[in-house]
Amino acid sequence: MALEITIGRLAKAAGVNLQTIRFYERAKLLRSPVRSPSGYRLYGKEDVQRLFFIKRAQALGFTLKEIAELLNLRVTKGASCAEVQRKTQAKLAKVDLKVRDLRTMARTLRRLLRSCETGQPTDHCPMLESLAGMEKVKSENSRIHSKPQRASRVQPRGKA
Amino acid sequence: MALEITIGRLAKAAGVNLQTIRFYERAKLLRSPVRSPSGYRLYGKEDVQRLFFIKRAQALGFTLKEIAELLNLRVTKGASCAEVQRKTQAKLAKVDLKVRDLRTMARTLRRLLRSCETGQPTDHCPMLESLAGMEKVKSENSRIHSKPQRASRVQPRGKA
DNA sequence: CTTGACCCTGTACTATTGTATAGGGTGTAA
DNA sequence: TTACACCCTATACAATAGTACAGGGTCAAG
Repeated sequence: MALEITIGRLAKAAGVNLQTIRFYERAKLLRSPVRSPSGYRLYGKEDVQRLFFIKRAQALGFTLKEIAELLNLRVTKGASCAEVQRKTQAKLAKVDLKVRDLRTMARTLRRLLRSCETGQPTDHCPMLESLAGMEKVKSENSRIHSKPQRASRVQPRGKA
Repeated sequence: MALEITIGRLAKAAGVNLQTIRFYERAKLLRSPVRSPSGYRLYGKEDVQRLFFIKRAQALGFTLKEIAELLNLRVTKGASCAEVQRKTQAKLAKVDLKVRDLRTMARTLRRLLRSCETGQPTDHCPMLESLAGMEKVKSENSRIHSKPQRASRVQPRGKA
């Protein structure tokens, strides 16, 4: 029932390097698979799924460590439920933030496409406004604005 | 009008290491800033925006190279418009894909939260189904299913 | 005119995430 | 039984993305 494919097949199926699979095993991202009598690793289809998940999660900006955390989220009957809930909520918050940022980015790209069609030259960099102008940024900006003397004073001295 | 802050201030404003800024300059992610008479780098607020953009884009899984491409997307009156359009569309497709994947992930996390509330133990790993079960995966999976003989043959031999 | 906070260049070190290679065993088919 | 594709471990190498450190200037304050 386990379907039992060897490492080479798994690598090909998931489109990753064979060494990468062994690397993930050492990194605890993949479980240590059962072995054939001669010591060959034997994988099931859950391992294929895991590999695909890892690849896509990486493309979404998660580190291997975060991915391991995601994969370990589960309710093990009773006990740690509150803990799992807390972790899950934290992950969800990050995911939602990423979605918001990406949607902002997508909007900017679509606007750029339109200004391309209408032939309007974009003098400034379109992406800059995209993710840069948020509360956090603004507050930092105003902090800079508040004491520019330090920087300005650099010039008046005139040595060159 | 350029606001002119020094590298230390920029680093603090954007929450990055000072060395990172010089690294980004070498990597062409930040322009070479104007210099004070004594050779100090002087930045404007666009640089703060750029740094913020870089940080967020990184969190979304873009490499520095991709981020440079994103930042260079713009319509320079006339000429390369078709080129820009093509690149922009390609980026947009990637962004949209990421959004879809993240939404799937979010849905899975919310389902996990619910099963946490109802106290239903999740025996299997919930995230696995999340991004793993897509067309691409399915086709790969069926390819594995189609010739399992090779893998099965490993066992019958029985040496141990 | 010295002190302390800041800046410069250049080079070296680090962490993360893989890849490659050496040296050797396994398994089936000609 | 030899060839060939595949597997094993261990170790070394590499790319990306920083970080740190050495050795030395700049500048406002005391």
